Amino acid sequence: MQQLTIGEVAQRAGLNPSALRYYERVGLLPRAQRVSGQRRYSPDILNQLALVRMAQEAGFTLEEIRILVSEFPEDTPPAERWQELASRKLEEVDALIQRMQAVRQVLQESLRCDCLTLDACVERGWSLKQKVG
Amino acid sequence: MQQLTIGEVAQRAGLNPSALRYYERVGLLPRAQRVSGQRRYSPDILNQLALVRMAQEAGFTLEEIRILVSEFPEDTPPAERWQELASRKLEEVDALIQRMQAVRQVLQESLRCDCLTLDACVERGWSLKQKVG
DNA sequence: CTACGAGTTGAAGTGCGCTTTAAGTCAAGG
DNA sequence: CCTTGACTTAAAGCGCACTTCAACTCGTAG
Repeated sequence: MQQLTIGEVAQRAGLNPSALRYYERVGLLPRAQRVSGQRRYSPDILNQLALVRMAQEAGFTLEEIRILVSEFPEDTPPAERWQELASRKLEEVDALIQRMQAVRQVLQESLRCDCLTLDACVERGWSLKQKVG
Repeated sequence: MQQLTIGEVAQRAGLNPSALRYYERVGLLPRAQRVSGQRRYSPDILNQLALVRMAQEAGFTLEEIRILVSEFPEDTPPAERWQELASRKLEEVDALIQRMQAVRQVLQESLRCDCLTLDACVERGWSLKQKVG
């Protein structure tokens, strides 16, 4: 078999069929081919979905992912548009990683000293160094 | 001046007053002292809020933050409860950082080779290595 | 005394990412 | 035929993190 039904895709991707329909509705996935009204997917969809999930887990919204994976086609310049989007995203990801590492430090610090309150850690120099506004 | 009004706190923290009221409602912040009905905050609140924001930016829900910063007081053992919560969170943060770094790699790779589609990168070995279900 | 600005409350509204529901279609099997 | 099970749609619902709204209360300044 070459073409998968929505149920098969959903199961293999660990999603509900409703999520796949939703992705199609919002334009994250292109409109799937229909066979007597029912969606049929090529197995490639699983790669797409793995990527979507990974981006999602990294904090991208579906809209951002949509732009990243599908808003570049014959728009204007092909590679350039992609380059711009991807490198902008790269910066965002780096910033996020930095932020997470700061959090990691706070947590670790809160374990090392046995501060009972996070406030205590905060007061030991951990709050306003990270920007507040 | 020692005590801040909700508006002052909100402005300094870069939040809306409504967010502060909301935080109080859901128990993320303790009930603030009132002066003829109006909330008055000690400047310490700014540290609390900086911490909340940092945790939030790292992907914690308000409920998780609430537990982290306020559910340990005279519960049962003080330091122990904290230790458990914090070290569990530490693991989650580490996992998230890992995931983000994977995304970072995908993005970077997509810039290096000039693959026009993320699918191309995915097909070059980047999809199913990350778990799919 | 009145008007103003900043605060108060409870309740409803918003956007995201889905899920659930209701009502219907379709192909295959008994 | 008729049922079964997986699918279809549009529309409503849900949890989170707030925001907005309506109706109200304060303290202060003119």
